[in-house]
Amino acid sequence: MLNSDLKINQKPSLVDQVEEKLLTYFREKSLKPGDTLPGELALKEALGVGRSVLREALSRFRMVGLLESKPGRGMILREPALFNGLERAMNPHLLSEGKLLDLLGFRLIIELGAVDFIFDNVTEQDIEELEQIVENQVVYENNRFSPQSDYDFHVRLLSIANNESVKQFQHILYPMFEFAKDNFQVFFEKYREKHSGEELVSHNQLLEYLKLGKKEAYRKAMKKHLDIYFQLIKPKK
Amino acid sequence: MLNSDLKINQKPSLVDQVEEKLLTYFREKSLKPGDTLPGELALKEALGVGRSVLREALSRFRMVGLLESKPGRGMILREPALFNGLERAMNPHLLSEGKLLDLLGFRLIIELGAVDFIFDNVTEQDIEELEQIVENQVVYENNRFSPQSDYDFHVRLLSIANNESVKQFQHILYPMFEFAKDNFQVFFEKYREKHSGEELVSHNQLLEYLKLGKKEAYRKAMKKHLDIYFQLIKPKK
DNA sequence: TAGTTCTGATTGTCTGACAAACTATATTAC
DNA sequence: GTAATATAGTTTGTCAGACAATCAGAACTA
Repeated sequence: MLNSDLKINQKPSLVDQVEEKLLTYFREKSLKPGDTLPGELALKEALGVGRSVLREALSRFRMVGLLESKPGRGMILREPALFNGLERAMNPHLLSEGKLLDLLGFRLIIELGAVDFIFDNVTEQDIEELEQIVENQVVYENNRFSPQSDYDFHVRLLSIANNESVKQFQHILYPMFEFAKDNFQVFFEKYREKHSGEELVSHNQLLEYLKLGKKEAYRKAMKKHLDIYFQLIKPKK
Repeated sequence: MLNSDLKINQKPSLVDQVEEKLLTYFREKSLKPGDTLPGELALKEALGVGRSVLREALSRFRMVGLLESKPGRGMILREPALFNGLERAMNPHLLSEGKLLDLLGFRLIIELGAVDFIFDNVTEQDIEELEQIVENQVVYENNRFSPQSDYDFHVRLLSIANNESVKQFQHILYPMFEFAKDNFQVFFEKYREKHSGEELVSHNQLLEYLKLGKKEAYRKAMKKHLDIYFQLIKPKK
């Protein structure tokens, strides 16, 4: 009765144990992508468990792309798709407000932290494509963009940083922002009302600073461009 | 024969399909943590698959903490542990050099992007604890720290940003840096040889800037402190 | 030698069975 | 009538067996 409320002292299931054992097996053997694994029968025998338990553990590896298997051929290890697991868990309804705000903050950190990389790597073509995006974007009022335009611009920006993992992460994070716009609608409206007089920082302006190589001005502008989110996550502390 | 090399055109397994269907089911019903799921028998019936297939899909959810189940009670949804899947996939031997360098870059982005948050939130106690860490740290030579000391300092630093998810992410990333030190040993030695005359930026110095509230100086110092990693990932472009 | 067939191995899926743990109801004792 | 107990049913955890689909390699044949 007490144990059912406290998550502590919850002994790991057989599947958990098998998963753990297999992972340490991979590590200790320093297996590399392309290496083959023993068959299920051999593994189940070596681990002393039923095939179903083994397969439930292996299924987890398949989800993260760590394992690939074909009938008649066997199983081979693959380079895992790092964020597959994250993507499954990214359900705004299942996340607490704290975690949700954390994730919003995570994106802000990325957007600011990538500045140096972006300015180091930016090319003519990046500028040209960004200009085209800015030109074609759908603007509502007072420099607010349609979700798609906003997404396109920021994804293209971040792609300059030349870091596929960060880009993927940002992509997975994006739905949280759409959810936040609904979920914290009251806050958003209040914020906009309060700052109705001020000029917001537009994508055009960010792009201008990037073109001119004004890094610090860009950083400040980006902070202002995303200020509404900075203010949103601030009170939680 | 051709199909075996190309990953394209690989039809998803039944388990994959069931996983997908369940996820959309969770979303469409807007299920929240604590909500109970139908039993396995009912689900397997509704989905038209065997219990083993269903359980292999459910096992994936258990890995990311999205699902919790106890014999005799049933299954309930939980707030997922976002980075569980990432942690399993974080095996340096299984990652390509490109992905590995991406991850190193990811940390650099975080470390720089968190600067604003750190300076906004830093308290007296943060400073005190950081001073204690710096005082007790194990230094090798020329301001190089033991892995543990280095880890302690940077984790404590990032904790000021008050973002649990980012902190967790950094923690999961850390083993990649230890691996990189071994894997790119030649590069590291060359770098240190080349810069043997220069003074490296120490933790003490970073802390000093933080104490004085000199944000821009801190940002530059942090870039220099981590310069060896910036240089390591640079050539890949 | 080249092509074909056969055999065995391997994964994917289904079904059935039983144990363990829990819920709810029914029963009994007072 | 109430409280304690016993019982039955439900649900998850695990195992075992079976069969289909697929593939690799050996054996065989022309």
